[in-house]
Amino acid sequence: MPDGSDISGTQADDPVAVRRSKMAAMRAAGDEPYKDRYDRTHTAADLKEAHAELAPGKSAGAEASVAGRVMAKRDQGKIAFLVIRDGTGELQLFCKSDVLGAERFREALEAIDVGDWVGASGEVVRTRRGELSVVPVELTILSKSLRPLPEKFHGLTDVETRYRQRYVDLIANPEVRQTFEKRFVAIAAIRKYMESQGFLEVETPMLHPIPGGATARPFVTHHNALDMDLYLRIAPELYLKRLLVGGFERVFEINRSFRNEGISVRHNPEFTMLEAYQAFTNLEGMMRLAEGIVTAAVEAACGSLVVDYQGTRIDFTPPWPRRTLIELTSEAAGEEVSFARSLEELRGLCDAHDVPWEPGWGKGKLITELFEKLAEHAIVGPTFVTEYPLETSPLARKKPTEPDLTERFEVIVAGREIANAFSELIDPIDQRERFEAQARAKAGGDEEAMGYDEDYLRAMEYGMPPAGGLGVGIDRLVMLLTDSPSIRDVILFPHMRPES
RNA sequence: GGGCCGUUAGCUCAGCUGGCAGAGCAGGGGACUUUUAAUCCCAAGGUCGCAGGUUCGAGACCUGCACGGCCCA
Repeated sequence: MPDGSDISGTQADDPVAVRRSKMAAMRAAGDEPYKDRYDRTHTAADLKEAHAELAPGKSAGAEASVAGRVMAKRDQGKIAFLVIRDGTGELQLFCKSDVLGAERFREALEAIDVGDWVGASGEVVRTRRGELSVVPVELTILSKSLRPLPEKFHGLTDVETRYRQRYVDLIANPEVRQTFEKRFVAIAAIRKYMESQGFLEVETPMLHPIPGGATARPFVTHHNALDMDLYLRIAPELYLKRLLVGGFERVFEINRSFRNEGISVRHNPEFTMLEAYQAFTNLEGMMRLAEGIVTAAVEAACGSLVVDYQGTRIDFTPPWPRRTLIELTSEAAGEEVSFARSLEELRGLCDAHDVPWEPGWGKGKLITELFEKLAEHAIVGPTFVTEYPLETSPLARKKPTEPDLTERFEVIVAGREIANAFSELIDPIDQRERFEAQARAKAGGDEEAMGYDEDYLRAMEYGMPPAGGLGVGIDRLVMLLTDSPSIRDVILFPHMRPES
């Protein structure tokens, strides 16, 4: 074992070199630094629960084997305290020279660094200061760490390192783990809710020959054997609706979609979405479903329907208010914003409110842009914003009384869209016209326009039942449940440019 | 894509109007049988993001680039 004399001056300055030499010394002494297994009898949480009543200064009269990562090392010469952390929490090892043997004690304490995985077994005691501890008769390095952990008090705060090296972030910042545990709890609750409502979970293609189901730029890839370009899906929508044609009445999918657009606190190139389709219902049914899904997730993850997000109190208790897009936009603009206004008037309103517009845009697109700029960010919600313009909703059913509008809603919370739903367009003739409009937009240079999906039209021509469809942005929902300001905080490995 | 801000020891951060590169923690040596960010003594640790420029002299000022953050598109 290293006694210091074999660590040269330059190595002593370099924590990695010191750890490497300790690792090499272990191996040279016949002690494998990367063990095959360790049989533990208790987790940290097990022991704390089992001995909750043990008084300070007393022994439990029981033995335990535990394992974890060394988080702190307080060496006092003939005794030493190691704090280890396992998946359930932290536990102290109270190492004593006379219990471990003087030689073994010194050897182990010099070999062990903060960050190493260790296993220990011995008597369970509570120290005079009240800390439940294992007093090791045996103490083994299970896996030698070669890199020092971030500083114990301030931890790791550099956001770039936290995202790039999430494994270190998870060690240094325990609340990060809680965020992802809540994410899991929320998604599990949603799956359970969907099952309770009679929905079948399915998996549809990620690789699409024709990008569709949303308006967004896709990622392109290539299948070598078929020598054809494929697109990472921007939405599963068109496949799930083919399943409606096939006779599945309630289907959903929770999985990744990919959009080749900018990165921001609300956008990651790959993100997780729930999409659900239900036959024989309309927008009304989708409102009840949206409320059910979101409240199931909020309740499971937060234990309450009232949550605090970035200092704002949000009450998810249903029913949620319903407002039309035109009402909300008109209120925010201080004058009527609707299809009753001329194209010129709407363009003038955009100019007046610093909303850039393009000559190809119709009234519907202008109104939608005005809504997003003027009204959306101010909605605390949850609020159903209804009656989106047809022009920006190529897959939604027209509102029977007002053909410029659609039977669509978005759920807005904290100024952001977290869900989007329509009464589905099931008329194949109407759908063909919409695809033709998208094809013209694409030919005109709109890279976000949908592809013309002839097979989807063929499916519709076989007959799609009346249906409602709903999409929920899982990442954005989890942001609300975990009070996370950025989508990167709820994605374990957010997209980053390569390091230097 | 545009604007603003940041990048200094393994980590967290100082570094003033340009004048010898600093601290705490971690790491190294030593002391210590009930610690909790243990404590005490000693010694060590730097491509100041990268590349140019201005200057007698640049971590600091100027230009470009890289990466990141926030805001806007």
